[in-house]
Amino acid sequence: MNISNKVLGRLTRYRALLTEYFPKEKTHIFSHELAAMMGLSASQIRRDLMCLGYYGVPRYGYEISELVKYINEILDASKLHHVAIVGAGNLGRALMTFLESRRATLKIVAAFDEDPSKSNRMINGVPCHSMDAAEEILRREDIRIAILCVPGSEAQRVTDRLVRAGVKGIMNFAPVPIRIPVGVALEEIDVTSALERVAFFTNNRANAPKERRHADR
Amino acid sequence: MNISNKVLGRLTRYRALLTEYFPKEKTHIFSHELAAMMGLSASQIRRDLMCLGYYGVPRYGYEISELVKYINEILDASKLHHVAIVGAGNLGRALMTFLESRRATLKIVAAFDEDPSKSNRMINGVPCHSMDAAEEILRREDIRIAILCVPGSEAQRVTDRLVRAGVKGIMNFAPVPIRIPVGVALEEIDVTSALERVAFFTNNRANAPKERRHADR
DNA sequence: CCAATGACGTGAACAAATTCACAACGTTCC
DNA sequence: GGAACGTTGTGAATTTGTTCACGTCATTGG
Repeated sequence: MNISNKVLGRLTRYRALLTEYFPKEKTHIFSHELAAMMGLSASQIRRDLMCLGYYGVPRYGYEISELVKYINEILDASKLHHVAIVGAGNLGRALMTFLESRRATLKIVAAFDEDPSKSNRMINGVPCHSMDAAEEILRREDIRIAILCVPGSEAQRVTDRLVRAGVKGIMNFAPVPIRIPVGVALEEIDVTSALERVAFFTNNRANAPKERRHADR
Repeated sequence: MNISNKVLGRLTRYRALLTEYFPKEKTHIFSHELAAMMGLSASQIRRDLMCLGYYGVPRYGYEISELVKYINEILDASKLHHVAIVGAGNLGRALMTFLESRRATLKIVAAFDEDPSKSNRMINGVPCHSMDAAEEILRREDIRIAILCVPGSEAQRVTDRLVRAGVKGIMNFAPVPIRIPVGVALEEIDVTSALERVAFFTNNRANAPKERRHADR
């Protein structure tokens, strides 16, 4: 079966919840319990888990350690990915520490910035280089994933450089959409847009929808 | 017509693109031009714009200033929203400057943190208070929107406090889902999950989909 | 003035995502 | 051992989102 982006996103969150924020003594979980924690419907949980090839048992639920194992397998969590942060402004630097040791398989190994005062030194434990060195270091360190935290006006230009240097996945925090060739994965995180959506539903006129939760029956 | 979240998100991005990253001398734009910039199909752009009640003219396209005016109207951009950042760690502090003056109608007026060394002083131009003062200040400053940047273990507890204090919209950066009562808007931004999705498609096995682009015919 | 153009608006088709509803089946209890 | 229970897995229905395809219309050029 083909796993959609949306399912993928939820699977990663199930895993995070189960491995990091779930009482260690519990060994099993029901779809409706996970649903309650995630704010989703139980049937959606079950649908998502169907993709894994792991099956729960009625009246017992899903064995947590097995579940995590199967999710890891789908996500191919054995591979270590080298990640670069491009743009060491406030946001870039914050992400260095935020992402530090969050996932063992995602390791931030370099940062780049055009500002000379930021390059050629460690920042938050990450070696920061000049943009000029980007191509060489991306290849040398085998970096395939980049987190883009440059100003909107630079975003497309920098993206093109990264792609030429062999980057295969980009998470874009710049407030403009970027274009990428097919074969490169893209995740756009537009914080301003998200905040505006929240503000919209906060207006009296609109009665906020969002993340419904449902009992199974 | 009811505007869906997805459409809403795209509208905010159209506006950002048109007002901030588009040559000032151009007064009109075609659906296919906007589509190319956004990485979407032209027909989707036209569908989205249908919601606005503003109509372009064939062969001329859409008048940019009008378009922006109508989007503003839908988003009710006249209202000023006070926003609080909860959790003044690296990420919270970065968002203070990142969101500074990005949208005139979204103003960060306060921050809160449990760490006493961070409270009762200005950080990045934002007055930062102790969490104990949250309820009082949220009401006094009429803050209805909060950006949650606390550790996952604190997220739900802090959320409950915010909601009790009258917050109507939350943008959650904590790496766990939070539950909110109906009537409160929620936007979850899970950076780790997004990065994992990118990593997934960067693996050789999967051939990355994402943001297709299409000509109209 | 009229035909050709090329973009718009939109009904209809299509696709994706979610929910419903229920059969199947371990488990528990009597 | 057998009936009752409660949860799973999944086909079908529904809802939501996207694309197609074409009629319409303002403009341009002959």
